[in-house]
Amino acid sequence: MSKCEQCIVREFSSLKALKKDELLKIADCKTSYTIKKGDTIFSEGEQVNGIFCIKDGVCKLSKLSQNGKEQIVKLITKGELLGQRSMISDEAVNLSAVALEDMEVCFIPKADIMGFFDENNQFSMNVMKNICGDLKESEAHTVSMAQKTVKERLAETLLYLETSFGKNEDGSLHIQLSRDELAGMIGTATESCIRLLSEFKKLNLIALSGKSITIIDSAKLKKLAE
Amino acid sequence: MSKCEQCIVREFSSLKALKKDELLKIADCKTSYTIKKGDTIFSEGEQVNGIFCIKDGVCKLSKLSQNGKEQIVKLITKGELLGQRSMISDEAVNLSAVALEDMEVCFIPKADIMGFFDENNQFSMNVMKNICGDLKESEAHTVSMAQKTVKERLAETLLYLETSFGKNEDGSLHIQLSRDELAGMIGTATESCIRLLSEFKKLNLIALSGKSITIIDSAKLKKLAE
DNA sequence: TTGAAAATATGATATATGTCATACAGAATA
DNA sequence: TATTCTGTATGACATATATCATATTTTCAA
Repeated sequence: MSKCEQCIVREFSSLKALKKDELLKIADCKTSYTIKKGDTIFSEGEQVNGIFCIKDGVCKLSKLSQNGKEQIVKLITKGELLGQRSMISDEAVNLSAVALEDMEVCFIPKADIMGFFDENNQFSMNVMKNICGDLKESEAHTVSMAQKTVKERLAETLLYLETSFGKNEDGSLHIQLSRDELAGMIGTATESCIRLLSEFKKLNLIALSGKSITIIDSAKLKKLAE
Repeated sequence: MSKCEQCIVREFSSLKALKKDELLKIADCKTSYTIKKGDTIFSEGEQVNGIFCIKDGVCKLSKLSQNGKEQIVKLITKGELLGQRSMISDEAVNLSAVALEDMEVCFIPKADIMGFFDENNQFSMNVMKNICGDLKESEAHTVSMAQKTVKERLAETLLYLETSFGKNEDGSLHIQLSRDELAGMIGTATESCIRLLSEFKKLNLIALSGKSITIIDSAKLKKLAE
């Protein structure tokens, strides 16, 4: 079993507030998983009873809307924690998590982490700040959905994907989303998403080659996103 | 100065976890305000440095979108706390708060409440659960904005207003929003909002009389909201 | 390698929604 | 009371977006 003490990604999450003895305790009770691209980590409505610490890879958090379409609410990547909200609220998860790439995650049972909220105020505060950050982001997201056009949201999302998940050596977005998933992020029909991508391509804002997307003119794209 | 100990609304918020001595401490440093309908409590970008405890009345929390339209993110009413997120994140507020009715609020300075996070774990946990609830709600809201039509959102919002803020004796919605504000809640143009209200009226789902709206057929409205 | 299935792309069209213009009603003010 | 102003209402029209149909390309398993 690997040691949490030596795990680098820990430094990027609320867990960085944990002391040596607390980390040893977690290391003892955690379970490490390898998750294949496309695999489901958990589904909307499930009881999860713990949190996942993402060691590597990216997953999508999505919600099925009543009309049957999948809305991607956010993407989570290494160094982040998954399932904090439902653990704290003591509820079933409200989102589904599916791997977009092969992932390495550790699962820490609720029982073994809840105690830290009482014992370690810095940890508690970190988690709280984290969730506050999520809330702020989510509210901004709502406004964007309500007030921006699909075109603006697509431009915004492409830029977000580049800044948050980086580029490959050839300059293309590192993260690979299907057109369907991209449409699910911006909240539109797949065809509309594809059409706008083609339009962006014609305007020389992006280049398309198979699944991969390359941002060519981020300045203009930024202007388009307003 | 009124005593927090005897304040009923306290029971409905995270503050209910505070002990007698803690309440006395708060009562000492709080400031009570009367806020007139239409008055601004704080504006997006301001540093607030404390939280407001809503004793009476309702206010809207909104965000100005880049195209200059006001998006109402949520409504807050008596028994709720205002400004928790920015206090915890130690940031400027990301939303503006404006009274929709005359209000009674108490302001508790940050300095006087932050200590409780360390000393009173139940309080800390309450706040955390609260924010988690807000987050869940906000995520659902995002999905609704992204996937539902304006008509569905209007139906949904009218039902929400009725269940959350009640009716007058004549059956009309107790909360009074202008068409402009209602449009700002559902994220559409004012004219579209007005048009759909007229349509709902023709379908005998609601009755309109001046500003006041009465829900006649909530079952059909619910179906319309899907 | 081949064929089937899935993903991507594009056209045609319907529909929802935004925008602009204008009319009207009610509230506020002189 | 008259007058102005703001909010509400509605029509005409432009535009964005969804939907359905159909190619085309890519992926993947047989």
